[in-house]
Amino acid sequence: MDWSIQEIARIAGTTSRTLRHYDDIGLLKPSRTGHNGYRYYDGPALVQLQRILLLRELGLGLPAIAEVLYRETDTVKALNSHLEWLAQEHDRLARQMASVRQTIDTMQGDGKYMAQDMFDGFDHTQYKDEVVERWGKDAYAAGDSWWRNMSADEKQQWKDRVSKLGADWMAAAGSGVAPDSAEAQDLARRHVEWLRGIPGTPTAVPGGDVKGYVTGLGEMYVADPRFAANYGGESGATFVRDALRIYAEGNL
Amino acid sequence: MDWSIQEIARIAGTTSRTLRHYDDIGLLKPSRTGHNGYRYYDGPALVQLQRILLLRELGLGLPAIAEVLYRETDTVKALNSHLEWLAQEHDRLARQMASVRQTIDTMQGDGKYMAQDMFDGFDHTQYKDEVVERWGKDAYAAGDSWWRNMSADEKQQWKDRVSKLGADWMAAAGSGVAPDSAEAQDLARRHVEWLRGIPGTPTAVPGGDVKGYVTGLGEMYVADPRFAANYGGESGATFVRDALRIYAEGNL
DNA sequence: GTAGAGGTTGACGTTACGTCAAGGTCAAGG
DNA sequence: CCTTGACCTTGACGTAACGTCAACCTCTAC
Repeated sequence: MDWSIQEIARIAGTTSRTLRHYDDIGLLKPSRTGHNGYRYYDGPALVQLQRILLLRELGLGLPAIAEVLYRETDTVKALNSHLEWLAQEHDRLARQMASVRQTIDTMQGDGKYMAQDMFDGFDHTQYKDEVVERWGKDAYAAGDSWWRNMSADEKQQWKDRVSKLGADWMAAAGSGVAPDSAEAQDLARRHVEWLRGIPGTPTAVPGGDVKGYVTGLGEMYVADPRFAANYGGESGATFVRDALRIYAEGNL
Repeated sequence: MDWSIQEIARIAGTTSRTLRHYDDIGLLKPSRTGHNGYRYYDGPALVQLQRILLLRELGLGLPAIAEVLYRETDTVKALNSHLEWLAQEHDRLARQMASVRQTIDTMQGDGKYMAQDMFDGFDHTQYKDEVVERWGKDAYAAGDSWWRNMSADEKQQWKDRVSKLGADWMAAAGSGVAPDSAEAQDLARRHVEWLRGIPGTPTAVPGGDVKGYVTGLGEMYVADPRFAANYGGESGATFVRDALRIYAEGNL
């Protein structure tokens, strides 16, 4: 009154490999083993198997299933905690989808956001005079050479990063969180890290006055509408400036 | 003008192990390698890294990221197809959560569903006369012995499976799909597989008249209110009967 | 005897690294 | 010169749940 491994696999709608695996990890042992090593399963084993497969379809991991089957763990309790995990994953995916959509929108540049041509990823040829005046000749030379030596593709990528950062700033400013919130401070951290990628600026030079530089940049974003545009205008730039100042004072 | 592996990891908010991994798989090579094998990264490498990390945060896999960075794949296009995948996963989780909730409800027995005491997982002591009459003495003996030899826990599990199957049948019947739909036919398949777990019945005996047995069972579910109750009453049982008959004719 | 179906035990591949393990490199201090 | 300690290197295993060979054994049927 028992079945071979292939038979029971077919009956239960799974594969023999799965049954061997369950045997290996001790989740479901065959009810009988032939002298030749063949595995045979009887009725109760089939019941166990189908119970396993049912729980598996619900997304439980094999250790959790074993817990339910062979320890004193309540099935309903296990399913409830599993449900909680599923809900978290569900939320995480929703947030990630929102992020991806936001990024796509920003990269496509739907006109409403991003005055990309104005900011243009710190295009030093466009802002030469200001750059020299604000950060010195050496900084300009280093930054300019760096920018010129990038391939068109690298430049585009740089611009994309700038766009993404700007979009995230606007989203944060628009969501009503405070400049000293964890979210805004994390953006500030990203912002500073991004600045480190520009050679010649104090953030990229050992011993540079990063704090003063970052704080000053924030002021510039507010004062200069060409930069403010990248953060949703003056109100957005003000948010960025405040967040950056708080970050600089606390971390730089 | 470059950084050691630890420095750049700290700047970008990741770990040195990750950078070594990216080097291994060719996703991001260090801009320079010391005579001692030390890895060093410059500005453009940092830009690349941050771009990688940005895409990674959005959930893209490393191969997809490499595709975007080093092949002619459009970032927006990649993100769009990624978004599609995210949406599918999101839906899948939603369905799985519904399934889990359904199972929990059924197992807790909220009274509205499941006359579990009546069906009682083919309790052969309870239905002795009918079982003998309908399926013969041998079938009764085999089934009774099988049932008696189950531990209390195994019996409970068997009942749980019965409950789950019944709940799924009711859900299907209530959703308005046809008895010959893929969903209903899959339930029929599960139903027959479940029957195979009961020794002594034709489904479990080689050469048994499975087709006639399954079809007859379906009729019994409709005719006997004690069984019909498990499928949501007569209308539900009728759905089950029709689905089983179609399945039996096509597959048994 | 042999073909063919079905069984067995390894062992690698899958995602993106975390986590040792063993050992080389480098600057600072005794 | 030697040591200490921080930092670097290259393996290699582990993770979830099997799919997929590979090499070899077993049983039935013709």
